[in-house]
This record gives sequence, structure tokens and C-alpha cells, in this order.
Amino acid sequence: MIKITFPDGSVREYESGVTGLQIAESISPALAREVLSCGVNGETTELNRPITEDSTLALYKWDDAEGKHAFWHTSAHLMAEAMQELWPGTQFGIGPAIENGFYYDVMPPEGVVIREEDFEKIEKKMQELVQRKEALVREEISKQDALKFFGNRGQTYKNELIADLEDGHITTYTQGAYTDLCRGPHLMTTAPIKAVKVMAVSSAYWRGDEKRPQMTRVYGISFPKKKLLDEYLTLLEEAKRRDHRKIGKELELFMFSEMVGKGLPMWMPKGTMLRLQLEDFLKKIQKRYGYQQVMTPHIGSKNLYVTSGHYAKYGKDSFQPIHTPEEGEEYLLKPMNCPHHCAIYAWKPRSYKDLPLRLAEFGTVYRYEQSGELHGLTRVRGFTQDDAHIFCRPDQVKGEFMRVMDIIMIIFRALKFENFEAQISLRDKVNREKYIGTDENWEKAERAIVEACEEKGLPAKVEYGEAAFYGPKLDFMVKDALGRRWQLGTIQVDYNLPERFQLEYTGEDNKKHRPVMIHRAPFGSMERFVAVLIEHTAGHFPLWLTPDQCVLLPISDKYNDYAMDVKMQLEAAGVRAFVDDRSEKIGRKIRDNEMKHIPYLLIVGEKEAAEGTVSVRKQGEGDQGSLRVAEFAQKVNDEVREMTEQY
RNA sequence: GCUGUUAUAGCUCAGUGGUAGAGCACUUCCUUGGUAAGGAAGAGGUCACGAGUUCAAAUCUCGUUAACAGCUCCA
Repeated sequence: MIKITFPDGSVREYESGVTGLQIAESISPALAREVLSCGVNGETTELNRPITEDSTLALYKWDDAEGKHAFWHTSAHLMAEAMQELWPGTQFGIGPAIENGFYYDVMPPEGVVIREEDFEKIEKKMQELVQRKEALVREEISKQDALKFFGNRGQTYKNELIADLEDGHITTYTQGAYTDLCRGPHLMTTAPIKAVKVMAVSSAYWRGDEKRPQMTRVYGISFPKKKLLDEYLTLLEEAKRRDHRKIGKELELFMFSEMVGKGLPMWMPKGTMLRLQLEDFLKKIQKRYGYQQVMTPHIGSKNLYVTSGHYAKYGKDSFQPIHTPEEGEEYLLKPMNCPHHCAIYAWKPRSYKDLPLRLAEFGTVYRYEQSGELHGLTRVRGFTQDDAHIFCRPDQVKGEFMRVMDIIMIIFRALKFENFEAQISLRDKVNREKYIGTDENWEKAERAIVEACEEKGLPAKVEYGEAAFYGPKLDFMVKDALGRRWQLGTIQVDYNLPERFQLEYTGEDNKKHRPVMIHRAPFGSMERFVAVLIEHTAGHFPLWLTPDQCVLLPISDKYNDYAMDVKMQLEAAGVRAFVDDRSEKIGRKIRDNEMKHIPYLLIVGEKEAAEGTVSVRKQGEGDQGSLRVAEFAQKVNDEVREMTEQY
């Protein structure tokens, strides 16, 4: 008999050799039907593997990440089996489960190109294969036999993978006529795979190396119930509706022009309004936290970046230097604001009493991103960072760090970004040669970040080896409508630039010391932040941010003058309004303006003009009755104040 | 940057080797003045750009540019 410990701590006894499935059956038939994989002593494995010693056991269902993983991994094999039948001679690379579904990298036989038209064919074949209820058979195999087996089948990519594996740890899984090199774990049979959808096809380098051949990557997703697939597809539709590129066009927030150049966004009047509101909000907070605003030019001499070290590291892959009529005179578009701020710091001798010195700038920078990387407002070639650099003593790092975290949390709270993730990036545990600065300083800074997060109660994931070469950092990520993760706020400690620019301050001891520099950007960049904000709110911005807080609709041309008059009164009271004076049916105007996500619609006609009122209709809430113009302005201002002043 | 897909009216998109299409938007007139689509007429396109094949190219081929998806990358 062996003892099995469950996640809740309870212990049961079973015969040695019992399987996860049998244990599930012993608990309840319903559980046995739903369970997909199990974790034995923390290792995820199949349900039909005999357990022969005292173990802990977790049973995973669809709702568990481990259960989904096994489900999708098996689905990947199923898709491979289908492709093998459809296109004999297909070579297979790797086929893992991913966050949403799975993919398989394949090399179709000569002359075959897998296209979108083939998706249905693959899905049909997969469904057909599922009907056979094939079991997945696990087999341990020697390296030599594995090489021979896959070699005979012309699977050169598989053999390349095997070559890197250690003999004695090689397993294959077979269902029907399809055998794959795989570590597992899998479902016991393909039968639970009730709904499949081939989502996309694209190309990917073999093993992610751009010098290796390009494979065809086929993406799919599968579910244990048809209904779940439908729900997932609906979710994707919804995500498409929220896409910031679509909403940005509809609401006339920003644009691109082929003539201006790719990756160079232009903010239109309404987008600019939105952005300025965000900037003002942050400026107010920064003022409270002791920041000083500065402004610096968009270019800097090449020498500035040679000094900072950026030229040597990134010069070749950046916008190239700007030349002047003067021989040998070169300037670079600034890829970041730090060197300029270092120059401000270095302008005069600094005392320890001056620190921390916090210099803030909404600085527009230009980076030559690879053309394939450009994406709406989230990845562009010219963007504005809500940048600031804090020059401080080493012992002030932790306190400054916590103050920056405060600012970031204020912003995320004000905009209701609740689903963010924080990541602490530290040095690689072993390889430390690439990092600049003394061990002592690094340790102090790394400890400061970890402690700051603990003290603020911020759950942060620690990643080793992700630190920049010049210092550790803390990043905040938010997901967009399609679940892609974007980095927004960032705080980075830097030992490199103070060194390179020979920055100094005079300490209490009357000796020269080197300050530490903290880079930070709570929004990250205005462009990316607005993009994520658009997707987060689906274009329904909070009242204080929205470009048009209200629209005035005259019910006929006769009242255009009154509408203009009201607009002026509102603007004077600090309420952003515009007049929609196209003479058309009022119902259509209302529909159009509601689709533009305008919080308040104000209807004016004979009655309103006589009384000096407006008929108020609130987005999503309907008729609010009539209010005097001053009352309405008051109401909007109160609402805005309530939303912003608490921060 | 690489691979693939796409590019037709302001927007969303049909279309085919033989004179360029729809819906919405726009303009004018009529109708109605009050909460999601009244009627009529009209304007609007070198079919991304450049070459080639052809009697004939928006359509086929190649190149360029841009967008989209994925990969690689991101100070």
C-alpha cells in the first residue's frame, strides 16, 4: 500500500501501481469524467501512469492550467496526425501548447503550401480522427533507436532535437499511425477533444533562429465542449471591436500617413486633448512629489551618445546621424532623454543637500524599430516618454523607488487598471560579466527593489537575468484586448550613466561621490499608454479624460446660435463641448454621437432657448431632464473633481 | 529585418482580361422640427506606385511602398 496526499492535506491509501484515473474514480465518477491530467509529486503526468510510492497528487481538470496544457498539447499531436494523413511526407518540428491553444511547426512536402483554405480540411480530418478514440501510448526509447525510427521516416528536425537529448530520457507518444517525440504529458486518448479550430498559419524560423529554415506554423485551439469554442470565438470578435487602431480611427484620435513615414503617429485634435489631460494629471502628481519639469532639444550631438555609450551599442541600428554643412558635424535624433538630463545635472557642482534631484520631461524620442515590429500606437518610431530621472545618493534609492511606485499606483488606480503584473528584473545568477557597476551597489539596489515591493505589498515576479546591463528594474505590464502583454510603467536603477558622464556630488564628508540615477516612466510612453487605455475602456473614457465631454444638438438650424452660445458658456466654465449642427433628423444625430462614446448629449430647441436650459441625456443612462447651463457645467465639474481629486 | 496575406469612393467591402460597383457618410431640394435610419436628385475613384505580358490590365507577372499576422528584436 502507498499513501497519497491530496492538495487539501488529506491522505488516502491505495495499492501500489494505482493510476491517477483510478484514484479519481475512487473519489467520484464525475471527477473521473472531467479529469485531464495529474500532478504527482509536483510533476505533471498522464492519468494512466502507475504510482508506486508515497506521493502527493493533484488532479487537473479543464479549469486548471495543467489540464488545459495537456489538452492542447494532445490536440497539437492530433493536428500533426491529421496533417500527416493529409500531406504524407510532412516533416514535424515542435508542437507545444501555448497560452491560448497550441501550434505545430511543420515543413510540408515539396510543392505543398498550407493556406487558410486548408483549415477546414484539417479540422475535418481532426474530427474524423477523434472518432477513432485513439489512445496515446507512451514509450521509452533509446537514443539510437529514436534516431533510427525518426530517421527512417525522414524526420530530420525531430532527429536534430533527439541529438540534443540525453539517452535514457527519451520518450515517444503514439496515437494511431502517428508517433511523436515528446516529453508529455498528454491526455489518455484524443476522445475528449470535441471542438477544434485551426486559427492561423504563419511562418517561424526553425528553433527561432533567423538563419535556419522557415517552417510553417499552424495555430489551433480546441475545447472539450463546442460551447466553449463558440464563447472563445465571440471573445475574439469582441477584442477586435476594442482594437485601439479601429477605435482611434473612429474617434479621430490619431493617424498615420504614408507620406510622413511609417511608425510616426500624428495626434489629431481629439487625441491631443486626451493626451494633454493625461499629461496634466501626471504633472500635478509629480509636482506634489518634488519633480521639476525641464525641456531639452530633440537632437543631440553624436558625441553626447558616444559618451553615454549608446552610439557604440545601438548606433548602427538607429536613425543615422544628421549632417550639417560643417564638415564632421553630426547630430542624432534622441533615442532617450537621459543624456540630456545628465548634462543638466553636470552643469554645476551639486551638494548632497541638493539630492534627490528629480528632473521630469515629456520627451519625444525616436527609435528605428524593425519595420515588422510596428503596431498601431503600441510600437512606433517616434514617441513621447513621460520621462524623469532622479539623481540620488545610494542610500536614497529605496525611498525614491517607493515614491515612484506610489505615482504608478496612483495612475493605475485612477484609470482602473486592475489586471497589471509587476516584474522585478535582476542580474543573472551566474553570468555577471556583462553588468556594469560594483557588486556592492548592485546588491544594494536589488535588495532595495525587492524590499520596496514587499513593503508596498506589491506582488511582483522576480526574473533573473532580465536586468539591463546598467542596473536592475521594475516593470509594470498590462494586457491589451487580444491578451498581448505590453510593458507600461517602468523604474530602472542606473549606475552606468553617472559613471560615463562623471556625475558627482559633494558629500557631508566634503568628498566627491557618484550619484545613482533612477529612470522612470509611469505611463511608459504616451502612445502605448493611450493605446492600452483605449482597449481597456473600449473607447468609453472617464469623463475627465474624454475629448468631448458633451455634444450640443440643436433640433433644427434655428437654434444653432443658441447652441453656440451655450458652448461658449460651457467652455468658459471648463467643460469641453462641441456643437453638432448638421441639419438632420435628431434621432440619427443621437445615434451617431452615442456611437462616438460622448458622455453627455445636450439637446436644445425652442423650450431650452427660452428658458436658458439644456435637455440632458447621459450615455447609457438616458434622459436626465433639463438643467440650466450653469447647473450642468457645475455637475460636470463636480463629477470630474470627484474622479481626480482623490488622487 | 524575415515569411506570408492584403491594397478598389471618406468608411466597410463586393467585383471581373473588354467603359468602375453596393451600403453607410457627403452635397442640394422636398418632408419632419424631440430621442436609432422619411423621399428625390447629385457629387465623389489614374482600382497604392512603377515596369512588363497582351489587340486590350483594376484583374496576369515582376519590382517598390504601406498595412495586417507570425517570427526575430525592443536603450
